[in-house]
Parts: sequence; C-alpha cells; structure tokens
Amino acid sequence: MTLPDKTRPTELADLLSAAAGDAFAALGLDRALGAMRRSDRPDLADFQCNGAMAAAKAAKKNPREIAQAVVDALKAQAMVASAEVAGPGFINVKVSPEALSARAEEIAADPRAGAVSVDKPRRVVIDFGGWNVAKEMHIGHLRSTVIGDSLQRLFRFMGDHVTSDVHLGDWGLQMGQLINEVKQEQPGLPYFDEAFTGPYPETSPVTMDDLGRLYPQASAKSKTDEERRNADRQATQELQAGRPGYRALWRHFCNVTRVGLERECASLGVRFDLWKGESDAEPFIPALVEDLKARGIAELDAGAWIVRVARETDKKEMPPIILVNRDGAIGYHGSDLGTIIDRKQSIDPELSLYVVDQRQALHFEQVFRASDRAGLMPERSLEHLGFGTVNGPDGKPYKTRDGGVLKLYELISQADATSLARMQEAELGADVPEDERRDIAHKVAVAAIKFSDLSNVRTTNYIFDLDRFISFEGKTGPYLLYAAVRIKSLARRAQAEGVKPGPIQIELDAERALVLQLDALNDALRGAYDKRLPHILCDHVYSLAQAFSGFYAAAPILAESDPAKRASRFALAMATLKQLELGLGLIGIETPERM
RNA sequence: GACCCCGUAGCUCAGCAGGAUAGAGCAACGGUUUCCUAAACCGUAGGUCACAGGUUCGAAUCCUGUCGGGGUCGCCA
Repeated sequence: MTLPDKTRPTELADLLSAAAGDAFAALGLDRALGAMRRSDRPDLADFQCNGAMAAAKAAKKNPREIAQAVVDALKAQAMVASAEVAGPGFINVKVSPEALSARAEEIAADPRAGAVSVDKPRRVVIDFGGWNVAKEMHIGHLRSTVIGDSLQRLFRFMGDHVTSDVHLGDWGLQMGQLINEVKQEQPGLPYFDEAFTGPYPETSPVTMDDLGRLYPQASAKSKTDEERRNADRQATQELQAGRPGYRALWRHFCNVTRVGLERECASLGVRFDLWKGESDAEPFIPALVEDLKARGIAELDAGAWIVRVARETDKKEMPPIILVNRDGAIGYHGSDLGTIIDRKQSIDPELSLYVVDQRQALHFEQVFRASDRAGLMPERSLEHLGFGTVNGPDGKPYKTRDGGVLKLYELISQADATSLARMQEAELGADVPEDERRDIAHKVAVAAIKFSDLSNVRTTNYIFDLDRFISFEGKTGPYLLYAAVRIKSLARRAQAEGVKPGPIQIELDAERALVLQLDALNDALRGAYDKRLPHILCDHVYSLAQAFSGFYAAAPILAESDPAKRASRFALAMATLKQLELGLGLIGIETPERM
C-alpha cells in the first residue's frame, strides 16, 4: 500500500497512519499497529503512535528499535517535520506547516468541510418511541427527542437513507383508561352509546389540558381499583377490536395530542418523516399471530399467547413476550413486532435504531429476539439506543420545587426569557427589530438546552440543574454560537471592506492548533456515528470553538495589516465557520447571524 | 435474590479496544478591552480516579471481590 495521491491531501492522521503502517508491514508486523492519533502531549508532538510497544510484546523485540525503524521511514515523508522515539517506545510526530496549510486549504474548499461519508449507505429507521398520547412533553421527553434528532441528522449526513418515526404510544391500556375516565366525567357523550349510529362530533370533547389532567387520574385509579382496572382492560380490548364510538373518541385523543407535540417540535426544530404510532401496527398483527401459532412459535400460557425468547446461555431471567394478553388485547410487545413487519414491507431497513429510555433495555432485547425467532428481521439489525434518566440533585427523576414535573414548554420559555435578558444586559441587538431579537433569543435558548442534554454521554443518567442548563457561559451551546457569530460578523465586515480569503499559511501556534482541530472532524464523526453517541460530536465542536477563540484572541484577522496574512487568516476563519455550522447542524443547533 | 449501569477536582462531567505529567466547564483567586462581538481570552490553585486484591514492562481503563447510588426482572408502556 502506498500513500494516497498527494495532489489530494486528506486527513492528517490517516496519511501518517498509512505511512507508519507501511513501515510496520516492512518489518513483518501488522499494518494496523501504525495507527496514529492526536498526541496526548501537544507540547511534544502533533500525533503519536503507540504500536511499537504493542508489537514488541508480540514479536519479543525491543520496542524502541521497532519505533526507531518506523521513525526513520516517517522522516522520509514530506509532511513530517519531525519524528522521534520517546520513552519506552512512543512515536512522536510533528507535521510540517505545508501539510497543515494543504489540509486547511482542502477543508476550506470542501462543501463538507473535510468530512467523509460512508462507503455503503444503508436504509436506516430511527424510532423515537418516547412520546405518548395524552401526555404533555416534559423534561424527561427531551432526551429521546434531541438524541434521536441528532442521530437522524448525523446518519443522513454520513450518507445513509434515514426514515425517522415518532412512533407514538397510542394503543395500550392507557387508552382504555382514558376512555373510561372521560366516560365517568361526561357519560352523556355519544361515544359511549352503543346504539348511536353516528356521525360522531368533529370537535374533540377534551383539550390537551383535559388530557393532561385526566390521564394521571385514570392511571391512579387503575392502579388501586381492581374493578376499574378490569373495565380499562375491557375498554382497551374493545377499542382494539374496533368499537366505533371508542375509535372516534380515541382519534380525538390522538389529534389533540399531536397538535401539541407538533408545536413543541417546531419550537425545537425537530422533524419526523413519519408520525406513526403503535396503532399502525395493528393490521399486521392478526396474520402474525396466526402464523406464529401455526409454526408453534407462539404458545398459549395462562390465557395469553406468548413467545419464549430465553436462551441457555442467558445469565439472567428472560421472560417471554406477551403477544396477545389474556383479554385478547395487544400490548407493546405485539405492537413492536407488528411495527417491524410494517417497516420490513414499506422500508426494508438494514438497521433499526430505537432511541428509548435505558430502562426498557430488557423489553427490546425480548422483542429483538422474538423478531429473530419469527424470521421478521434479524436481531443484529435491531439496536436499542438507551439513554439515562434526567435526575434531580437527589438522584431521582427530576421534579420542580413544588414536586411536579417540568413541562418542556416551561423549560423553553424560561430559557427564552433568560436569553433575552442576557442580550439586553449586554446591550446587544438594540438595533435589531423586536421580532428578530426574540428569534435570536430563542435560538440561543434552544442551543443551550440541546447542548446541555447532548453533551452528556447518552447511556448514563445525569443530574439536571435548571440554572446550569440555561447558563450561557463556559461549555454551553451559546458559547458555540458566539464563536460562529463572531466569524459571521467578520464575514460581513470583510464583505464591506472588500477582503477576500487567500492562500492559507500556518505560522502561529494558535493557527496550528486550529487546523489540527479542524482536521479532527472525521474522528469525531466516526466515533459519534459508530457508537451512536452524539456527545463525541459535541466535544469536537466545543474544542473547535475553543481553538478558534484562542486564535481569534491571539491574532488579528481583518485588523492584520499584511494583506497575505489577512487573507490567510480570514480564509481560516471561514473554513472554521463552515465546520462549526456543520457540526452544530448535526446536533440540531441553528446559528443566528448575530447575537 | 438475579442481572444491568454508575462511583474521576468543592460541584457537574469527559477520558475507559491499557501507555508519557488524568482533562474540561462551573465555583475560587489573579490578569487581559485606544484593536475584528469580554456570552470572550490568558494564568494560579484544586485529584490516593469509591475501596481491596489480581493480570501487565505499564491500570482511571482489563479480571475478581467489597461498599455506596440508580435501574430492571411475563400480561403497564
């Protein structure tokens, strides 16, 4: 293997890894040992390779000797300014200013700001499955929304064909509970009269506020009162079996809820390809059940049709899935299987990602196994991307001071207000029309909220602190916007002064650091994409903003008097802006023109 | 009881396919604006990586155990 054509520079670490890999191969060692990464010791090197020490162990050779051979080979590369062996066998490399310039030029010229894409695009489904009919969005729903949105943006950007589905919880016992609750409050409605032949009223008998009030009531009663619970089960089964009045009422619940959810989505800048729900799986279920019965996969157990998914190798108990419960109703096991069939037929995805609370890990493992057993979709194509809960300082799910849940719109409006106040305090945007000022404040607020959530590792719980969430200093969304906005301001000024970007020349330490950071984009993209962890991307964008802020403070850009330097630095700033906006876009954050 | 996740600076968190001096942000302290947006920049201080063993030339990272926190375990989703 030889180095890629030098007329097209590419990721510095890749070039170095290839060169080092050749050197290892020449020694009869594994090429993969040549993997180069950003140095842990920026004072010593730009990049490092630890392969010599690993190789020495296997080949029983002196690690420093191996490292020295690799270093000698690396020194022959034009892009290598210096290479040396350090300590027990670290290989330290500094790249030449020319190589940095070339890479910066490439990023500046590339519409994708230096980002690679996948070799083989896949059809991917992303299921957000966190929202429910009759439940208003609260702080706990934020995670599936922003994580799922970030992933759909990232996967699309990497080249995959993504279909996102909000996948509303609209078909379980909670529907029967709600029907009965409404029946108790308003028994005279035609929906409950089996003799009524229609048509049913077009306007909903309940508002979103009503639903928000009724649902907890109904749920509480169902838990404590066995008779009521049986009635709820009965209603659920009748709804699913198609009782017209119940269906009509249920449709009102869904529509009313959807209006509210769409408003939140618009506010957060999140969109879905599909607004399907558990109920959409219903048509696929009877045939599935018959098929599984016929093939002996479904078994009758205590009145319910189940599918066993336990395996001998299991270390824990693995309960069967309940395909049809003893009332004849479909629970979320069954509806998830039905949904898999629906997607298989309409999309045929190669990968399905379920962005749902970590606490449902067991459920998804069961469903995926059942899907595999039934031959619907292979288990390996189904992934549950669990996320941790949003906790208060006590480690329990977050509650407001009065013990209630924090509604999402309340969080957003508080952040909006804080943001607007901050602008006024800084006397910014005074010359901007009221509408635009509010728009800017909202963008800043959404950036703060999304970044706070996304910069936590997806899989772990985190402690939510409202003040910190909407604070605008330090490692926050607004910090990132601020970096981008300053460059936009530079661009306007350059336009007015007739300054154009020119050839990039790397001289200052701050410039080196910035280009090295720009070059690191693909590492972050690959990490975030492969592991489905948006925080890796957040870290990159933050580091990039930091590197730019350092550069901005260290060197005059448009204020530089030397025209060549001015043009170079301006070009570097514009390349940074492109990558910043790209990265921000992938975590769902929009950049205002000013702030 | 079984299984899963977590325990890193005063606080909130990165780092964990082993690698050099464990990194950020906030809070604290000290500096920086005649100059492109100070929502910024630079610096100081702050850690027995829960604890105990083990593997290794080398462990925050891998293995075992203990303690502490959170979660899950068939007809709710």
